[in-house]
Amino acid sequence: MITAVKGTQDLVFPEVGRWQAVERAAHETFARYGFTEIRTPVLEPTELFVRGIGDETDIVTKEMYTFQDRKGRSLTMRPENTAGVARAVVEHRLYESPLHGRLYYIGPQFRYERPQKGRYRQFHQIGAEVLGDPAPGVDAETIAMVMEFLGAVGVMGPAVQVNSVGCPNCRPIYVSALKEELAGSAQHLCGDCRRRLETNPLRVLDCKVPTCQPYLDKAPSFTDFLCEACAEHHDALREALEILRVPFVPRPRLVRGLDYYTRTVFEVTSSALGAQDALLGGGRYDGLLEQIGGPACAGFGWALGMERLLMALPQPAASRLPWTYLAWAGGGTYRAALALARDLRAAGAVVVMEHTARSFKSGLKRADRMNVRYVVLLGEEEAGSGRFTLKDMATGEQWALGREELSRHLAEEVGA
RNA sequence: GUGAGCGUAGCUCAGCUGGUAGAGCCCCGGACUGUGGCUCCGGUUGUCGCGGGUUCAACCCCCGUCGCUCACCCCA
Repeated sequence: MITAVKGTQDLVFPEVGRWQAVERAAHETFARYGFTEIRTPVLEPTELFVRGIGDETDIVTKEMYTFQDRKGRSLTMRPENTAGVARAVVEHRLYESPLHGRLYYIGPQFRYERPQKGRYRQFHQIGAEVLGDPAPGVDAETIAMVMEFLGAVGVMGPAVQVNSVGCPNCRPIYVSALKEELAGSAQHLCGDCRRRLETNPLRVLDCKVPTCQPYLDKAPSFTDFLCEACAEHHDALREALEILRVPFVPRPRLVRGLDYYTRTVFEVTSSALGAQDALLGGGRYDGLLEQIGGPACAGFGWALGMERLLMALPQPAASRLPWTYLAWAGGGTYRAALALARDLRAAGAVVVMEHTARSFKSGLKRADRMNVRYVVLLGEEEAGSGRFTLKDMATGEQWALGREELSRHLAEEVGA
């Protein structure tokens, strides 16, 4: 048997309906903030991610789906969407257009990792990017937007954590102070931390090993090392978040795995998730466009994991679909059924019917299994009288209704 | 890439210290010739993940392999 590729999955109804509802909420919420959708290719030149995300990051060194096309060009299936958006913005000079400064995307992303709960090789992200404005109010407003979205879809227990990772001016000063402080207690740290101390000192702060915590608590706080401009930015962000009524907690230890972040970084976790509890993450990336060959251009964005978002949503109550199953049986009733289905759909009802003869008993059984709320029976009696039998599968009640009443009733149910 | 757990009917699983497979659900039909669910009756479904080894005999023990799941790393 041919099966889906490891870490990928098929989505069918009714699960796919939950995805559609979340996507609808995204389109509606972001539109109210003046964001427009952008759709970029899944396939990008490998170079884009190497230069954008950073050639030493885990994503680039071991998690990319990279291959050569028939002409020998190295292509990569996007592991995230910010670099692709940045590429499109540079390529089409969108940074010159006030209309295209606020973009959002919805789509699949690919990372070659061992799948586990909340992590897949093909996963889906919803993300937003603001280009061309370095002001801290942008950070706050964009965070507020995504929190509004999370509220609209009903995420359980979201918590915003913010931090600043400084800029190319002040970060090196902090990093050396951090290394100096931790060097003394290196022998007490876990193996991973000792390794990270050399390769990526900031990530030591993110260690979850309990025995490391006392030493990490003694580490200096980045907030104390920010340069004047970065400190001002951070203060202004916090003030704006308060005005926008976005609850947040400062988390001086918060760092992120991509190289392009400057100043603001933030994460939203949900208590409803498992070990992979980061629901969304993002931050400011004022140097990214230049990194990939564009002009100096400020940027801020976030991305959220669709699969994780859905796990953090309450399970919908099981209820019957507001659909109608049209059952027909008896001489000449098929033609009448075709015409009735046409009229009911024209009125707005959702109607399914069989095109092969089937007894009422069998039809009712299928309607029940299909989980529809209503069944319309069209037998020889109904064909003669013009009054159709409507049955409510939830209660078992039945009525004899004319075409008009039937249409009105069933169409109303669809919206209800 | 590393570690652990699990692979038996379409699904969820049972199967004792080895003696060549079972339940529930689902599906189909009937009781109920124009009415689903509830009840009762009858029926269909398996290379026990795959390959090898031990044994008179392997779903069970051993080795390998593939797959799934969870966790680590890291991240959405």
